Amino acid sequence: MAGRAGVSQATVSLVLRDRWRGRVSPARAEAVRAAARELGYRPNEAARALRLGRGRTVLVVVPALTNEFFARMHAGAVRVAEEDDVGVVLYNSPLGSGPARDPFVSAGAAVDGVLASSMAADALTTLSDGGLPLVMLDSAPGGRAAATVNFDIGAATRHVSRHLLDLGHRRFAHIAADVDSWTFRERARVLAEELAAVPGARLLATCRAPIALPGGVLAAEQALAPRAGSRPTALVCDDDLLAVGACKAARRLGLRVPEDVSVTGFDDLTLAVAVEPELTTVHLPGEELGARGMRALLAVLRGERPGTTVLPATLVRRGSTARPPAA
Amino acid sequence: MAGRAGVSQATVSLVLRDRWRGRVSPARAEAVRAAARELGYRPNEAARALRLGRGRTVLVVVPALTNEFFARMHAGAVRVAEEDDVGVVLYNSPLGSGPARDPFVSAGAAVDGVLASSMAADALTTLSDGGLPLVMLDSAPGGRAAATVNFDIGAATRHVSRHLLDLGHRRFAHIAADVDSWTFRERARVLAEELAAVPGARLLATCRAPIALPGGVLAAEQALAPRAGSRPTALVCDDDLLAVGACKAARRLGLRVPEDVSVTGFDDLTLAVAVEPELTTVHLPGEELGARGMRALLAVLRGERPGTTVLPATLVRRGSTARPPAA
DNA sequence: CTGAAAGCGCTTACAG
DNA sequence: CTGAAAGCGCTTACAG
Repeated sequence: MAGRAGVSQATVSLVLRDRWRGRVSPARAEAVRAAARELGYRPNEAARALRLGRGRTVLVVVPALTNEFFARMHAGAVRVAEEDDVGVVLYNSPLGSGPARDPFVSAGAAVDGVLASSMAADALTTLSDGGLPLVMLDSAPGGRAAATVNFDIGAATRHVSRHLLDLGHRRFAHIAADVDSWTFRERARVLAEELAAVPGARLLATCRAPIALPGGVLAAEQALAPRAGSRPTALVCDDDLLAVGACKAARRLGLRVPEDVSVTGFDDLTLAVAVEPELTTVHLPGEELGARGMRALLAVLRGERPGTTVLPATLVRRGSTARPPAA
Repeated sequence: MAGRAGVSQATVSLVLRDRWRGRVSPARAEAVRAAARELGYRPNEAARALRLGRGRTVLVVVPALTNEFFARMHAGAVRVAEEDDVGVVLYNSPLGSGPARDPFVSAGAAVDGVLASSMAADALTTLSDGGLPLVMLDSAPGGRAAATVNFDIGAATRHVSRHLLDLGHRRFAHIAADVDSWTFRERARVLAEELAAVPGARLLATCRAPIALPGGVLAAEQALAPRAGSRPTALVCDDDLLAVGACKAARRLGLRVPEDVSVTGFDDLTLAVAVEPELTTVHLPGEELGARGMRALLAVLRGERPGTTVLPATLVRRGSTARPPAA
């Protein structure tokens, strides 16, 4: 490339990285750019990374990209990374367990930092060993993370609980995600807290299920099974997939949603408005979470200390909740 | 690292890359491994890529990862890549248009090959300029691609058409994806062909919409709008999202699915079994598509010529199709 | 304003 | 069996 334009390597580098002003004559700069264009010259990223000692690349770790929520979060993170010309490599850590392989090996790239979302507690530990700048999303604040970006899960769970309590519900069941992570522990904690504050309100059952349709069906069937005189009238689900499963279960048991049983979800996936009745759920802006998280990681990489950010999570009232049956 | 273990750089490289047999004494090899473990030594991937002239990294290009189908395909591709210790960088090319930015820049990594799925025709052109080994998924065979992996879209569309024709449907509408790509052109072509072969069968309308719920609703409302005496009794949709939207539209118009109107989808997303009635749709094994595609790309990278693979796509009959109303 | 040179951390012939 | 050396393609002081 340098030979072709009749200038030195240094000049090429200066011009192409736009650091030439005052160091290379405008005429030469233009000549270099023209030659680069003509040759379709593409600087070798590996050499650049080697020389610079960093890759302008970050690792994004998500439990499962086939979950729409994480796909959104990833999209937000990538959008922000691109603005800064930072590459993103993805590592899929299976939900609820530590990374099966060393993510830094499988990434196959020099990684400057890590953005990890909704990790289970033990997965987090494995990740911390990397020694790289780490930003955690939707996770317990503190720990080794240089910064954390969370939703206000507490407030969201309070809104869900109060919405159902205000409608008159007193008998609840929690269809819980079978994942040991901060976000789900928080939901269980606040739900229990809110119900405890209202005389007569009771949590009749907590049924755990993996986050998927069949899991939700099974767990809800269990929760709605006839028991000593009282069946829950409200099913609080940790995820829209579980909620949709719960609706299916209710229908199979001959119960109508929302006339006989109210169901709430979490996430506000496309799914939530695909089913009928549409799901009352908590809107979690995943794209925004990813974008904020990436912004925080980029800040950490620049040496700043962005700390903890909390994003609002809003209750969206739709058709799957109503007053409990008169009985 | 070399200094620490008291051996040369070369020895370290040989041992860690497992090329030491017959060249380094077993005792030394073990010493090197021990030192590496103790120091938490991680070979610099950038240097390795520079020296080797390749990154052991491939670029996967998908229109949108927030679409479950592409997320599955990506998962399959990554699974296979990991087996070979090949890294995957992702490029999100907006549906229906060429990449907004140079994917090779935004990847920020040395890329050895490209795996691209369901690209619109013009996006493909941009991609071809890369000059890298290219494997296309779910796309027109031929072109610059070294290999292609496709679903048998023709057979699948024939199955859908015959299923509806066999049920007695004669008045059809096509809710088509508003994307100019091989897979969708193929569906339109075969549907027209099948209907032409049956006397009395007619395609009353083709309504286009972006692949999303609201688009499906709008397009189906249009398709079902009262027109000169005849309304379609079967809606063939290019995607499950469109099909779910079509079901919603039908219900809003006071029509029952499947009693008054039958609806079919494509993809077999989670969505398909979330709604009620569950969707009759074409199961497209996306994970398998991604896995086969990556296998083909890896073969191309080894200098083989894998050619074209066609994966079966099967019709799944569920609740959204039935005999047309007696009228 | 411009070029020659050093060096980032690896891998791979090559010489001992 | 082992080590010294070259070189991958960049960027950045440094000397002219």
